[in-house]
Amino acid sequence: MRPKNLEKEEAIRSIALQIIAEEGLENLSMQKLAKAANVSPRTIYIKYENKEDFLIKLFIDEVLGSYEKAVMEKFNPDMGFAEGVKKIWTNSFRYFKENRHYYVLMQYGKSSPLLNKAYQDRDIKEGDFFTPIHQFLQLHMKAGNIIKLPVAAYRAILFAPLFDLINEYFEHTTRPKQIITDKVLADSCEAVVNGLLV
Amino acid sequence: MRPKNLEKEEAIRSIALQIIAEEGLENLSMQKLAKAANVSPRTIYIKYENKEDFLIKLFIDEVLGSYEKAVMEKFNPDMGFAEGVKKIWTNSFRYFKENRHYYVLMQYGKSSPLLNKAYQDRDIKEGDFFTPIHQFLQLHMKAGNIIKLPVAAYRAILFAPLFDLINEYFEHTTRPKQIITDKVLADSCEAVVNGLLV
DNA sequence: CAAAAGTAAGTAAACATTCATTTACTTACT
DNA sequence: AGTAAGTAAATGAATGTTTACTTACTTTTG
Repeated sequence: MRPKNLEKEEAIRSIALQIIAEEGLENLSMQKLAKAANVSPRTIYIKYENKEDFLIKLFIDEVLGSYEKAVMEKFNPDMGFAEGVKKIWTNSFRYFKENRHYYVLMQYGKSSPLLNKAYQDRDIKEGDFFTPIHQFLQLHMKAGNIIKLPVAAYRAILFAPLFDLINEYFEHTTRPKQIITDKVLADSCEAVVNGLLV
Repeated sequence: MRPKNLEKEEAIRSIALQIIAEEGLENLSMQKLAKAANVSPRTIYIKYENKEDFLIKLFIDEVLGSYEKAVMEKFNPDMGFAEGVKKIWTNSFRYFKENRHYYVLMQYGKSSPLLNKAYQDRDIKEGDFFTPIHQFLQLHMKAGNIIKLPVAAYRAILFAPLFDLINEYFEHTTRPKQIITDKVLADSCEAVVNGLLV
């Protein structure tokens, strides 16, 4: 039996991310993708059921999955609060700096109903997607280290600014001066942490 | 001369927002829109040059423009820091609660390259889009009330969590219990403010 | 040679956009 | 007050193109 050519699978996924980042999800077509990945359209349909299936797998496995791995590196739920949050910030920043194309699809996950639904389904089926972070937050809440809020609010306060700053970082890569320096990032992280400490 | 039917123009825009919110920007087609708005496809092309022109105007005029108005209500740059930020939070929350469909296109503005570019162009051409907020932040920075950071970082820390919470609010409207209450919102707002105070 | 991987060349449906025409109203003249 | 000319608004049907997806065939391996 003829074995799968993994290079082709990889090409399909990475070129898709590139098109999405450059032209937007709304301009990604299967034919365009096949042509750009130097593959017949049918090849994509051997690997994925249909466009929806492809996009969901791209989003969940490729982007969310690899981000989760990267963000959890050297993180554990028993860390001190400031230290743990900082670790997540620096892991995330490094990850997206190295994988710029992933960032855009990640953002689409917050707007596109298709991807949003896929994310929620996955979250429900597998328990919380980022379980260690959830534990970490619960732990510090119960220990009385931080003010009492729903976990969703902790996530919003601690990590939403990070994504905004990463976006700002990318927008400045083409301009003469980068304003999102490591120091700005560290200071911002400290600020959101201080806001939650009791 | 036959007068313009403003209801039709309004229908086109509001139905477009509805389709985007329910099916995603990637599933909005001009023909589908025309049919749903009970209008001939040609009618849309009398009012807008092409699809791109339509989407950009929808995003800038309808969504960003009306949000800017709503968020600035009873806000002025001389307000105290905590008070000013709180005003923006409550204005924003009220606005999106009443205009749920606007929220999704707003989010697309952060992912779609087309809308993102339109936003930046507008921002550059007209000076900062939210000038009073910009002034407000500069003022408090110069007065030494808050830690020194680029304005982009203030915006990220102070307002990115708000959008996350609004999203969370919408996701809980269909569930038995709403976790994003006015109290959670107020406490979160206080937390992000406290993080920036010197 | 069995069998899955891969392909080139399709398909019908949906796409953005345009054409030729009709509609609805104002205005200027009776 | 009645009406016909003038005009922008609005349209339904059609344009050629692109879409997601398939069919019928070839290649590449164990």
